[in-house]
Amino acid sequence: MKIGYPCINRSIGCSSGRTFRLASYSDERLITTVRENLRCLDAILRFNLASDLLFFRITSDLVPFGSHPVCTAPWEEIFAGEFMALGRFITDHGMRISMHPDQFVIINAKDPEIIGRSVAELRYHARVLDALHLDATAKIQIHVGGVYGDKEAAMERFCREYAHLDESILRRLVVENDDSRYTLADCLRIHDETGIPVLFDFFHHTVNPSGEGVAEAVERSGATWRSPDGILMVDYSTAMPGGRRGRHTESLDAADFAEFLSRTGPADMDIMLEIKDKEKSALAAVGIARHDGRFRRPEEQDPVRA
DNA sequence: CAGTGTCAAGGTGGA
DNA sequence: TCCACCTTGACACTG
Repeated sequence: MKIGYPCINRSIGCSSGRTFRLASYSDERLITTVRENLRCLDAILRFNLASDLLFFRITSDLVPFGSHPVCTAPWEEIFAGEFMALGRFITDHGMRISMHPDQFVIINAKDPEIIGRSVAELRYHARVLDALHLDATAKIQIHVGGVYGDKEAAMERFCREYAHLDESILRRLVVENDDSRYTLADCLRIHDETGIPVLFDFFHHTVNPSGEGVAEAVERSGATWRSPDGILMVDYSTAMPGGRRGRHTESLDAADFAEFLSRTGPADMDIMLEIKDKEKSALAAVGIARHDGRFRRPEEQDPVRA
């Protein structure tokens, strides 16, 4: 079990997702920004290793406008050495990486131009992970997309479009249950049709349930991950008490997390804590998981584990 | 220089 | 048909 947090570290005083306005794009500006972002990503990964946080989501803003037509600077070549070194650090220390393009990636759109932009965005994410030379356990997570008044047809479109994606995307793409449209059961059906692994979002499943208990949900989504994919990834957060639907809590609810661990039994998975205070909650979660006996340092882990 | 409006990209649902 | 909302941080403009 690896535990981590997404994109932003609030302790070390730098951001790996610095960006700028499209209107002020220049190759020079892009190169300067990417250089700073990679330097910060390195600092974050070193912080994470020292803190036993072995799961991390890399921000989609690592290369600003990376999928936009204006972005013509050959960033992969310019920073090939930096990417290689970062990837080696990740691999050498047994870290797990994910990326999560935001809501604009809609594979099942009706408008072919939206699909085109979505594929370009996915290709950009795959390029980042490929530049790091990470294997197929490094994933890109997306939601199913829109409903457009006919969920069945929308799901069929997802499956059809999925089959046409490049291999560089297919080997990394996973689908996640969302908080209002596509449930875990929907994602599992799409898996049956396409073979795509299902990333289980615990919070979304409580807000937009499809009947499975937590243990069953983890077991069934876990079974959709084959050996090159690595073990199940889970997004974990809890609702803001009294807050509006969809809001995340300020910090980890320790009892809630401990209960999640105990209810999911011995199942192994990597857990991403989507909590506002980021690494602070992830650190608390490591402590709880260690107490539960689920988390061990890398050197304590069985070296032959797949 | 602090405060704040706005930012590449979409979908949904209420008015 | 139009607009606010979804969620979030931070750029970049305003005064």
